[in-house]
Amino acid sequence: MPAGPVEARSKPRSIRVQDELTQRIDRGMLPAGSRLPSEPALAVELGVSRATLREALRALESEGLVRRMWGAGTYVADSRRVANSLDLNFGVTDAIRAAGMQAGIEQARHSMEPATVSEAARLELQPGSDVLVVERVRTADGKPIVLSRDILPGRLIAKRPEIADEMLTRSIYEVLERELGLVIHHGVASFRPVRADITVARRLGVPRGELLLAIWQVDYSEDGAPVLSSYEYHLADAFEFTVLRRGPGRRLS
Amino acid sequence: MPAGPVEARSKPRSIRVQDELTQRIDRGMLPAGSRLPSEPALAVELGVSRATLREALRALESEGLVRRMWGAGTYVADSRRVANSLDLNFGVTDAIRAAGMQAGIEQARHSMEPATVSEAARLELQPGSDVLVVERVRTADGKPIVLSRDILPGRLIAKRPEIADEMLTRSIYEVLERELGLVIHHGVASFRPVRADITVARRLGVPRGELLLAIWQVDYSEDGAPVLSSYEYHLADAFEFTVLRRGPGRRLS
DNA sequence: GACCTGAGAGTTGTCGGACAAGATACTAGG
DNA sequence: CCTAGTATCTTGTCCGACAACTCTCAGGTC
Repeated sequence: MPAGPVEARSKPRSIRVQDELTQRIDRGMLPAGSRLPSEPALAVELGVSRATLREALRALESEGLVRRMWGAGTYVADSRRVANSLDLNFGVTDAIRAAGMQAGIEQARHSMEPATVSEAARLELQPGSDVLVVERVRTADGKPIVLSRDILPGRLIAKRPEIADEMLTRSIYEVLERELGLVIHHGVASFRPVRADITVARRLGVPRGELLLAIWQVDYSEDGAPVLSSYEYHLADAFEFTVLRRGPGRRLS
Repeated sequence: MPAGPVEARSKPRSIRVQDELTQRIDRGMLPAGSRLPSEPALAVELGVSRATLREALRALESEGLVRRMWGAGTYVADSRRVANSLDLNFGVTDAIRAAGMQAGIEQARHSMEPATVSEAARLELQPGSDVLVVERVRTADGKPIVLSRDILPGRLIAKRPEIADEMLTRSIYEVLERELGLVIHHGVASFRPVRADITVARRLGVPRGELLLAIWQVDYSEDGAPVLSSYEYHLADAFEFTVLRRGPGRRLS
């Protein structure tokens, strides 16, 4: 059975420590601005060595959750985590739910088509290879706010074509992970303001020329292979996206 | 002379190692996809202990520059660094130059005004406090593409009002750092597509209703204090912004 | 020949203890 | 009251060792 060893591979202990500390911060056990116990003390409390703890702290620092100061201590950063932070990869469904609205999907359909030249290049396929195209209109409290068009290599679902139907009602990220064991590692997104053309306008139920934000993105698996190329058209006032921009504090050259 | 001890405070050695490795990757000494020497070997080569090297590697991993695999080795990630990556904080000037165009400033002016309620809240000031407002039109090869409005606490330049003039011709980040020893640590940006109103349209030399991307951002110093609040109106096709989105690979709860 | 099995070497992860370097708080002195 | 020095705490770095994991390749089996 070549399905693949997908889950439950033992995580490094430092990751567990990192998650534990993240939860403590999120749950308010470690208020913003407060000082963490010293490294030796925290290591004992968590049952790991100081080296492992430091590994976790370094990760938390680069995430911006804590600030470490030589000789002074480690403090919980007061940067409340911004909502809809673009540097985290999430789906439209998550964004709608995070805004406290009911997420829905309408006008969903999928088809298998030969890849265009640009799509093939994005996904590193041979031009003309079959790709699965999934088009959906996402709704918040029943009102259409996003039109999405997702494209993925056809070979991914060649053996289980019924999976395409799953994608019409659920998050594609979720389907990829649960049905295929495919975990998305990161994505690269670009965006630009555009006007709704007649096709998009009709499907979103807005006048032609309406203000939209176009986002196109390529998602990569853990081994760096492109897995998913997607185009989204958001109503201008649907979401407020934010980005945490690091630097320019410490520049290299 | 209270000018302030600004630079050259000894950096942790791991930071130096991190910068060194970043340069080697950028300069192609470590091609994408190649494997780094083993940790013990690299530590000897760089003249640091393995623990220090691991600190640097952990940081590089969270930046997405390398991938570490237990028992297998450390590899240079093949994600070519995207241009105009929004998760790095840079000024408009840098963006224009990176696109290979000549950066210029027109219609620059500054004034000292009492802060509005929302501006005061953003900068954590008392409402009505004096703030310095700097308005500029940025040009690429002589063509206006961005209208920017920067707001910073008046007390920052209270003792040296001539600094405001510097900001009319140079990057504000640069002026803050060189003249005041103020290093920006990070910023939080939001954006939305908008139409040009009559004021903005006139200054950018475009028709009213033209498609723009509005970006508003607050920059913070190393100790977490807000230093600069800025609003920018970009022509829709001026830049293509990209964002590296991490996850959803390893989710916690 | 193709496939599975297992030993081996190589690499990253974790551990413990120790000292160096920086920051803060307190105390003695002016 | 202020200043300077000291004591003490905290993070940064180092060393050496072992555990856990991956990959490769030789050997055996079908």
